[in-house]
Amino acid sequence: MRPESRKQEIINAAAILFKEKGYSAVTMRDLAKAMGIKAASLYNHIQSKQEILSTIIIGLAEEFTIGMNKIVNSDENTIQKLENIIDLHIDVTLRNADGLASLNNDWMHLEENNLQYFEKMRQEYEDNFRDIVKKGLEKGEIKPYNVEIMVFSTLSTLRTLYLWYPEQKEIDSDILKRDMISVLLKGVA
Amino acid sequence: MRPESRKQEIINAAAILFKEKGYSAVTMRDLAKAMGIKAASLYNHIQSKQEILSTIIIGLAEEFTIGMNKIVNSDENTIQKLENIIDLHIDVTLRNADGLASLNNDWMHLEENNLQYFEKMRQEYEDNFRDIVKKGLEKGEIKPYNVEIMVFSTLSTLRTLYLWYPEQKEIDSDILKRDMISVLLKGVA
DNA sequence: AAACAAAACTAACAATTGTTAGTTTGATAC
DNA sequence: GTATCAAACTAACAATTGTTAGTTTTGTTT
Repeated sequence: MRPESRKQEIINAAAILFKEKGYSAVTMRDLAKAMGIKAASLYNHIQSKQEILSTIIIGLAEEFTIGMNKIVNSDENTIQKLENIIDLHIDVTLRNADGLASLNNDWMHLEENNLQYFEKMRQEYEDNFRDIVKKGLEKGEIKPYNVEIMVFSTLSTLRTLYLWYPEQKEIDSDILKRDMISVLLKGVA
Repeated sequence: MRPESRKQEIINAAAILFKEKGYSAVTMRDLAKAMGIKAASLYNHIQSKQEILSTIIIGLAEEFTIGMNKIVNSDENTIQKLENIIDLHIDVTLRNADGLASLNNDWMHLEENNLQYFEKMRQEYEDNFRDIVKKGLEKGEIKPYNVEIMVFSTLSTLRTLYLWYPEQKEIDSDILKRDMISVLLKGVA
């Protein structure tokens, strides 16, 4: 076992509860009950409720930031880049669907420093996405629809994957990727 | 002024706050401050915090239910039906973007009866949507991608319109509809 | 079996929560 | 000017919140 093992168990349990009811509606006593211990015992492992939230969200946001930077700086064409973004979202969703609920719905409850850090990463992510689409449009690799609408509709689908995928267990991950790419990109390319 | 005018002002203010922080994180004192009065004074107009939430959500859910029923029972072809669904979402979003935040993120905080009622309406809405896509597929009016993925990606875009549209004031509502239809449907049709 | 650390516990706190009861204000109708 | 009524107020409540301090239990290493 790693030294952080118990802490990670708490964070995982918290992510599930946050997904079901949202950060504010989950009490430390709720979390403790889910762990089978008393609320005060949680504090042997974590510093605060806030620390749990920021651990969940910032880690995921950094994953997206790193993934997006690799894609932007690659020399592939626009369609391939968009496919890689879809890939990135599916991969992260498969690995941590619960945590993505917090990232999507509870980021505003981060405290000052982490809130700013998060908003900066999200802004840069969206800017990178937009740039890819814009350049694709200039090169004629993409149909001339409104850029904002293309970015928005694609991103909103990818962002809500976490809600949907865990229920679709029969769909293979590779089939998901293929059809998702078709549905999201063939209307655009 | 209508007799419910003051109550409606409170509900509108609440919808804005719920959108920003979520139902659980908004206190009655927050809401009172936004209205420029004391928390206790709110209860001259409303019965409970819960009543505010259910008024916002159930009203919108019923709007969607009525709209969808009209579309399903019409004799238009599949693509036209899907266009009408996009229309419906854009119309409701333009009229009540704030309330849609609660419908999307805070429905689980409805109390027992309204929660069941809401979940039933949402289930039927999704079933109707799926049926339209399935029949379109059988008639060959739609490309043969995975039905669930098509339904999911379209619906998740439409459901998050509320997040995005209020910031895009320069885009005309008719242009939005046209491009949204293009992006969402041309990849599918 | 003695020592140690990890992880649980009990008890309590100060602050905040939704809500109530009863009272005062201010405008409109007579 | 007095009665009326909606809509504000003050004061308080019981419950719940995140968190702390100090103590006991548990399991492993010597």
